[in-house]
Amino acid sequence: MSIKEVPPGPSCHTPLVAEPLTELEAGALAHVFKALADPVRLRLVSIMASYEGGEACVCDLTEPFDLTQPTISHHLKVLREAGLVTSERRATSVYYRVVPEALASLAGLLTVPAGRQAADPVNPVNAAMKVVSA
Amino acid sequence: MSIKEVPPGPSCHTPLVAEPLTELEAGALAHVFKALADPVRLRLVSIMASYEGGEACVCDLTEPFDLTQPTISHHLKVLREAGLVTSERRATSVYYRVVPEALASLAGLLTVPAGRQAADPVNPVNAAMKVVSA
DNA sequence: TGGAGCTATTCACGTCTGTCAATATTCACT
DNA sequence: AGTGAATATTGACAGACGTGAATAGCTCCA
Repeated sequence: MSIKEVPPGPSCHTPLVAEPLTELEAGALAHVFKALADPVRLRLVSIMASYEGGEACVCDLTEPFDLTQPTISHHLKVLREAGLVTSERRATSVYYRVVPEALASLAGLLTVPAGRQAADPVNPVNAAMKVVSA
Repeated sequence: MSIKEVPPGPSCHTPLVAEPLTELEAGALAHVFKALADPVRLRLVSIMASYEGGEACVCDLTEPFDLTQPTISHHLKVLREAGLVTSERRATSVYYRVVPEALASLAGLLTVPAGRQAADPVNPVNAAMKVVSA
């Protein structure tokens, strides 16, 4: 689903919590969040981001998992089509790296406007864990 | 899946892109992202957040959709169990509101450490749209 | 207590998704 | 050209997910 035909939209500078999303916007955003909504893909992103140089080849990304190479390749494709990572072929290997702008966009979207902002979101991972256990 | 038994973890102050996630952390985070990975639920969050007082009752949340009330109730349950929204019964109506800390946690998680940060993530929604169309 | 309005739960069903096995594709090196 | 290594694609299948119909639960009011 390429969303190229989506109009500019009335939501300029409008985070998720400030104005209702249109159906088109919601669909596009859901597509991106869906790419992150999988344990394997989340780990793939974190692994390639924490690799030296911020990139890792498919063999590096396959090794940490008890999954077949085609399965990892499938997950990488999902991340790539969501615009969250890019790939570059170098010799026989293909190297993947995250797209910081994509993550920053999502982060900005989730950021609550001043006044409703919560205090001290110091530890994102553990905070999210608490969220889950609530 | 209650993740109460998840240990503190080695990931203190560690955003997604700085250190590989453990399987447990990835599973917990995926659970939260999965709650956001649906157009209807994204719109529900944005609608209740943009309502006056930052809260909306189920009837307000059902009206904008061509979906049945049980379906909306199901989506609200998913958001609630993910810790993204809270509900409060007041008379016969139940009012939902977003949990800013939860969104802030996810935003912090997606924020790339200084140095890799992209410039000018000004328009989160449109930027995310571009991401999708890439 | 009974009824009406609002919300949640259960059950059933079609679709989507994650996974693997098998195979195809791309590239480097003889 | 041909071979081997690395990655991508295809096809198939079980399980998860979104949805609606029917029903249950809760709260107020008469």
